[in-house]
Amino acid sequence: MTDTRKYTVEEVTQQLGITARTLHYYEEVGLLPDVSRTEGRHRLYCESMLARTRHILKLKQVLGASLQEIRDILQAEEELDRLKASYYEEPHTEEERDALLDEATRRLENILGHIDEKMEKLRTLRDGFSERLARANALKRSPRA
Amino acid sequence: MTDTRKYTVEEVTQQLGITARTLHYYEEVGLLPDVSRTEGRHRLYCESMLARTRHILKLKQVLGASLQEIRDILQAEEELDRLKASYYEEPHTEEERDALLDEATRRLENILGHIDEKMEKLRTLRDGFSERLARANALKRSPRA
DNA sequence: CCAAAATCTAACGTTAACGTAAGCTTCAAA
DNA sequence: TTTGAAGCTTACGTTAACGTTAGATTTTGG
Repeated sequence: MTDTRKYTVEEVTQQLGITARTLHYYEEVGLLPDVSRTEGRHRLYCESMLARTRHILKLKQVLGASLQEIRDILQAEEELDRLKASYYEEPHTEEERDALLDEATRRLENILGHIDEKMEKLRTLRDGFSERLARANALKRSPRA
Repeated sequence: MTDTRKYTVEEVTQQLGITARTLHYYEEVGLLPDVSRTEGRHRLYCESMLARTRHILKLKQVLGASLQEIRDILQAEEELDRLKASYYEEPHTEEERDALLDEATRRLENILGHIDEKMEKLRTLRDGFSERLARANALKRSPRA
């Protein structure tokens, strides 16, 4: 059952390029709940925990999101996961399921909207620098007055 | 000559959605040097100062850059501007001009590289969320087991 | 000219996201 | 079994990027 490989703190910090303090802190603020432990209370990270941490780091670096915002995003994702897991298993009325699905997709669309906004702004920013570079190169290629 | 319109602190904060403290701080750390003043030492922002501040805010919000990094970027841009302004006016040897141009374009390319990296990461992040949304919508459209 | 509103400088406060140090415990290899 | 490396918890320290008074000065509308 639980034969998924486990990683020690040092292995995780090596693989992800972060410090132990960061891992502890993420756990402290609720970004990494339920990290398993050895008998002597040393942490052991499973694959999914590693993936979750990677996801957090990506959200942070790429979106520039705060840990609070990241928690919200992770919550939305989990809500969707739980919903999908229980979709055919637990008893729901049509209305309940529709409402849950709507809420989940609404959040996902919200996140996607933020990302798209950010990409658009990045594009215009890029264009500005690209234009400057083009003009600099034009100067290079017309070497005399 | 100097008939370009000037803006008071409050006008700037209104237009840009930032506080006076932020303006002062940016000046303090060298992001907004040479802000003109009235006789009584009250600040007056000209158009180019406004544009510069907008640029700073964009770099911050979109790139997620620190003020330190932003200062580096602005410096690179200014260097390029100065170079272009003096390109035909001041006396330079071929080597000097080439070296300056090379350095400036190198920095611009460096910035562009960072932006491209960021856009690529954003794209993959977006794809992930997009896929999740698609699966949620698929659930919606297949309402029964 | 005068009172209210806007600005100034200077200085201390705040928050997020960790860093760092201390003292103790656990793990692993010889 | 020992012992040095790795981990644990607790708690105080740090840095960036402003926020927030406070008290004096300036500007401006009436």
